Amino acid sequence: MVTTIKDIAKAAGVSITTVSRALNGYSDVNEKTRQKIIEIAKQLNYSPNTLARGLVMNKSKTIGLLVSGLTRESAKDNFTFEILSGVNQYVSEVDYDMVLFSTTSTKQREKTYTQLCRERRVDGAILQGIRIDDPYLQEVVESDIPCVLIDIPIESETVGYVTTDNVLGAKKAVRHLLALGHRDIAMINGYEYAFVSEQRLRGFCEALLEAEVPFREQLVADGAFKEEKAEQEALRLLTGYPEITAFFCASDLMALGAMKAIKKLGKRIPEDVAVVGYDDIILASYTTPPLSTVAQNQFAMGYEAAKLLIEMLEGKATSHIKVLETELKVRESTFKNHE
Amino acid sequence: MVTTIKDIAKAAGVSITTVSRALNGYSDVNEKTRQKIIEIAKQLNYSPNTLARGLVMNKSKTIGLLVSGLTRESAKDNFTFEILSGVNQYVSEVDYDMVLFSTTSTKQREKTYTQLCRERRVDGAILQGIRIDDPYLQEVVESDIPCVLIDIPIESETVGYVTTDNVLGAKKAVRHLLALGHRDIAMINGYEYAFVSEQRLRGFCEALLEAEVPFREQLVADGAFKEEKAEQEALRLLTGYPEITAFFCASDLMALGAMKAIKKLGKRIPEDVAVVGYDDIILASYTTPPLSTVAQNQFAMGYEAAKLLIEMLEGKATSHIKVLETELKVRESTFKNHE
DNA sequence: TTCTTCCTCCAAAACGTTTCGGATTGCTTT
DNA sequence: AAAGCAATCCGAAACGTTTTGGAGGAAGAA
Repeated sequence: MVTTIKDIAKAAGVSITTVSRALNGYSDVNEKTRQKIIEIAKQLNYSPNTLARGLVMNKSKTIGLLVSGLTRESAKDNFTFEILSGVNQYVSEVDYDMVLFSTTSTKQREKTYTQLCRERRVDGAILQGIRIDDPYLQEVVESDIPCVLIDIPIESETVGYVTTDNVLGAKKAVRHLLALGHRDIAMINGYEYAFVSEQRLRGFCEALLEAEVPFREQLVADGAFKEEKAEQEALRLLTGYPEITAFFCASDLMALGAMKAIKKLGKRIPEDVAVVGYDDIILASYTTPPLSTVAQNQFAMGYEAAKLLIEMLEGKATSHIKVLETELKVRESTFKNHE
Repeated sequence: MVTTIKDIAKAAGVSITTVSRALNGYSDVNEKTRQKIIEIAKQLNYSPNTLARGLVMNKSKTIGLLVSGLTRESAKDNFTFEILSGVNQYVSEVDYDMVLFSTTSTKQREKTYTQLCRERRVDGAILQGIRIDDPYLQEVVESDIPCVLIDIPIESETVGYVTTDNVLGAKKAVRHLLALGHRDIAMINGYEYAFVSEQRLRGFCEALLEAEVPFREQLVADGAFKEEKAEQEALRLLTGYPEITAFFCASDLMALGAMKAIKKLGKRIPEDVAVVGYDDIILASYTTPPLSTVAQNQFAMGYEAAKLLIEMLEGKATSHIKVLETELKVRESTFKNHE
């Protein structure tokens, strides 16, 4: 039915050893025999059985992409999808495979990440969207499964990470607002269980410090990375502190919420209140007005994560850390160009 | 290092056969021995080697998701992502795995789908986004690899498909426009290599026929499922046929293009020209004005596709065809509610 | 001639499972 | 006492590869 190496051996009149070595490019097989074997393999429409190969070599040339909460709703921000595309891109360039593990909270109780990885024999894993207080994060990091984390700065023998410079990214955004003359700037941050939240807050503070604008803690709200929550918080801030003329939001989704709140209060964007977000999701350029934001190239993050992981697997990684650039995209939510 | 069934056997003082059968719930092992074995397995932190299992059982409990052209740009419409999420959802419910194959045109030349599938030992595949003139579609369908197609109506012993009723979907959209009094309705269709294009065009015609509005072929343009192309075509149509008061677009992305064109000509939506799209992508509810569209539940399509495939694999599929519902979502691009 | 060396090739073990075809024991029937 | 049966267990083969440690010759060196 399905051709194996054995069939080729029989047809070519050689041993299976020779077939294996011929097909894998070893030098101890005569070039003429090799050609014959390759020819026969092609004729018989042979494709190697990766299961068998993986079994004996003890590696599968497969990496796992572990994302958390891949539900119907999460499709809204395509962060995960872009990461995935990037991972997929590199992985297919180097002839690896990617299998997707999505862990819902119920699922986690049954099987731990490490179990998942070991069972499916992935050589390594990329983790995305895991909260820093996730008990399983600890587990993976402590296991000996090579992995790279996205936006979580943990490093060890087997663990690396890729991230962007979130402090600088936030700084760029806030400097932009300051340059436009804003002094009363509020921030809607994500929940504290994300590394990026902490970093972006720091960037926010540092930028204010640079400009010698006092930092007021009461102008920082927790929007939990949710559109609705951010809207509520923005509403609260705007009514409580009417002097606010600008919002820096730690995600575009939250910026959308803030914009809704601003509009609800009958204020104009950006004339009365300016808004800048973070992520540059697709929606950002389609809102009215289009949203200024700090763009991070998530596709590249996925690509680099996969690259780093596979380099680690093959022992040629020089560093376990990769930090990517961000770019401030100025649109009309902060600055109206009349021309 | 890593525990195998053999270690358990040694620790429990039984044969590996017994361990295997105990762990797999066979009845010919004493309940006390089984408990002991399970206990030991847990203690030793055992997880079965799916490679070895797959090798001997000749199936991997893995399905492949074949998408075409998963590039950085395609992340814009999250169709693929939603399908993927749906597939992933079902697959993890029944303890299968999903591996993603994204085929770019260059990649296809090296390895055919069947080779990919056979090599990676997937039990079956789901194909999404493949054009009907793709030579490899033929190949997969003719191979004996079980697969289900998304939006391509081919059926055989090993092939099934899931789709929505695109004729009806289009009809709903056009009937809506007709009910609003529109008579000069243009259509921007996708390229002809998609099954859905043909279907949606038919729905368009049938709806007109019902209302006894003559069908004018020159009002149908090819937008190639691209935003820019659709914009150009809309521009051309609007200037050439100023009597047009409504557009039916075969995708939301193209509807976005049409809306741009309409705005460029200084016309208002929906007062001067109404627009209805297809897909209900996330952007649709965020445009100004929000876009009326025919929603198809892509998550459900993915979910059902995976379900169908796995039922086929396990021999319990009664039908190879699944047709899902669509829903017309009326928003302000067709009808402004003044209240 | 005898010893090396190089080039080709191969038999067999190993990877971790599942499964087939018994084997053993103790009990019940005849 | 012999035979039959149910319950419980196990040895060994099989799945399709890779790899180890050589074997067999031919050619060159001493």
